[in-house]
Amino acid sequence: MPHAFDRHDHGTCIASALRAAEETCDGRGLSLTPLRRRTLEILLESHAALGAYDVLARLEAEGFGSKPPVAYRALGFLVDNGFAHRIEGLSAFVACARPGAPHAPSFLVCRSCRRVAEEAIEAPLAPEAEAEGFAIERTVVEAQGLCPACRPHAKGAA
Amino acid sequence: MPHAFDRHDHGTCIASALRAAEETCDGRGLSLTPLRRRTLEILLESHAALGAYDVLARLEAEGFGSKPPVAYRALGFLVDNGFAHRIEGLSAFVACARPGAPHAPSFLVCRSCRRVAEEAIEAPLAPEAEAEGFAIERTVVEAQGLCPACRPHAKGAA
DNA sequence: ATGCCTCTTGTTATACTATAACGACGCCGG
DNA sequence: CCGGCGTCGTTATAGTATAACAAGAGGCAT
Ligand SMILES: [Zn+2]
Ligand SMILES: [Zn+2]
Ligand SMILES: [Zn+2]
Ligand SMILES: [Zn+2]
Repeated sequence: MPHAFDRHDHGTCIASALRAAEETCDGRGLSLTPLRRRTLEILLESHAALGAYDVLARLEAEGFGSKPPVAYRALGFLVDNGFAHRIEGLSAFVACARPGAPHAPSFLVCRSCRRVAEEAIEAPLAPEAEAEGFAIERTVVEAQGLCPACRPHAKGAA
Repeated sequence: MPHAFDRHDHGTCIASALRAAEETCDGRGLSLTPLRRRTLEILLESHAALGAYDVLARLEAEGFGSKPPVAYRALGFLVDNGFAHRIEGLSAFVACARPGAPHAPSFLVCRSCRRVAEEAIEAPLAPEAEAEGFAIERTVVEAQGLCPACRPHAKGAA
């Protein structure tokens, strides 16, 4: 499933993610407005993370508003509802690879091409939190490095 | 060891962290200048994460430079050499709880008081990365939530 | 139909985070 | 002496994010 770095039928990725978003919105009484839907489509175009201002530029070019809150609100909606994730290490956003199912996402993030593979792993700090009396609300797990495509020709880790 | 949320002798934390930094710098030919040392001391005052501009304000009040690069460079030095860590989820910095020993840190981060407990765990995405041919260079693991002290009286998770 | 409420999108303005680029100074080896 | 290097300081700018307010659309009770 985490095939962001593999050759795959990406049209299927896009179609199933959009369908999952539609169904989830239906089920929860949320509205997937043109702005929100288009924002998701833009993220879905590739498995690369996009900055909010990259998304904003695309939206503006298509006739939507041109000011930061337009993009941040649409992205916030997608993130809040699990259709997209924020990659903390890049201050950027990526479409969810498993929309619909609730999940604690983790990511392999290529520092060269910014593509992101979403993985499903166990919450890794649960036992420690338990022992300390710490109530975990959200866990960020991001491995940064080089993807198979970038590995050969990217410059050193520094 | 991860006692940021427990009552403990914090003077010992500070003293041993400073000593470890001195020894590491000695051993590697690095210079722990007054600016860098003071920056580390400021971070060590509590186990809470501080923003770069919080640190900068403290430094300025003590006669150091007042412009962002002053703080960012000192913090960069501390992070590069393992004396402090950056908390991605807060865009903030915290003193390392295990200076001297190389380690892949992970954190319990309280969203209310910003205190941080540093834990030692295994790199959680290694098998997935192996399977994909992805070369991990750095892994961010941060659990955000409420610490034992803040749990009773903090507002809801939203 | 009118008024009211909520949600969405748009705006202006501002705050917060971070780095590039250049200058001055001290130190040390040649 | 002097040249290179490392550190600290500056100015200026880039990049990320949110607060606060205005306007329109649609639902729904009166
Ligand atoms: Zn795909
Ligand atoms: Zn790549
Ligand atoms: Zn302590
Ligand atoms: Zn707390």
